[in-house]
Amino acid sequence: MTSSTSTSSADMNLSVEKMEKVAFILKTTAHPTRIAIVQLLASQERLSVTDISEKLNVEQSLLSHHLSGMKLKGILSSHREGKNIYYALKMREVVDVIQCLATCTFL
Amino acid sequence: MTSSTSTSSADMNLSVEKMEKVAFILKTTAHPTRIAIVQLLASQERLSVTDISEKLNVEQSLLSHHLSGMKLKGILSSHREGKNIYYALKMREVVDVIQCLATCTFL
DNA sequence: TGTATAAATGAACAACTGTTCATAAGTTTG
DNA sequence: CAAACTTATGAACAGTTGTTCATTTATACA
Repeated sequence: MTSSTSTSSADMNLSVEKMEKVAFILKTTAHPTRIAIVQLLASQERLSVTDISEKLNVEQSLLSHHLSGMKLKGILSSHREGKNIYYALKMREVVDVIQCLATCTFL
Repeated sequence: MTSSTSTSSADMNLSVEKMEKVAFILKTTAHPTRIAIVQLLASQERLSVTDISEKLNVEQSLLSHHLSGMKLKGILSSHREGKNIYYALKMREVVDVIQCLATCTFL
């Protein structure tokens, strides 16, 4: 029972807990490159580092840092397949957030 | 022409421009205290610094830094009324973003 | 004018972030 | 095994963020 003042429709209530989860997602995603990564992986299911590097035109090392950071935070997962390592979305919420924002007309 | 693979409904495409605007909003808001501020001001229209300070239990100076930062970035506005200074939301998009996130069931 | 109250400001600092560069580690193939 | 390729890692560093503390500015009011 996480609060709930029950304000009819469109109830705008984030518990502290929710608030922190949101903040976490936002913070770890709020970066052009990382948003782009999420977008790519939202439509591709899995991509190798070089794939992403080429599509996004981001240098290998830098990209790798972003990817492993996002993996560490539980947003992405990865598995090796031969020479390549494929990344995929793990925390689906992130897509929903970006999705939500993408469809916002006000931007 | 910013790509566009035309993925039927719920097309998930942020232009670089949009992406940066989203990142901006997210970054400047992704902090528990600031999210809380947005929430408060979404339901109260305007509040003095002490009001906010008490409701959120955040020390004056720190809060002031947050507030003026948010004002500087165009998210809030403020005006004096006697001894007090009242803050209000200026960039309504931010509310929508938080709103959107608040209603997300997945959190 | 002096005191109290409200809020802003600025210095200082630790912590975190983004980036680059050089290097290492795992994998495939000849 | 060596060479080529793919990705990770770690040091270094600049820039940003969050926070605290002390001080200042602005207003009200006795």
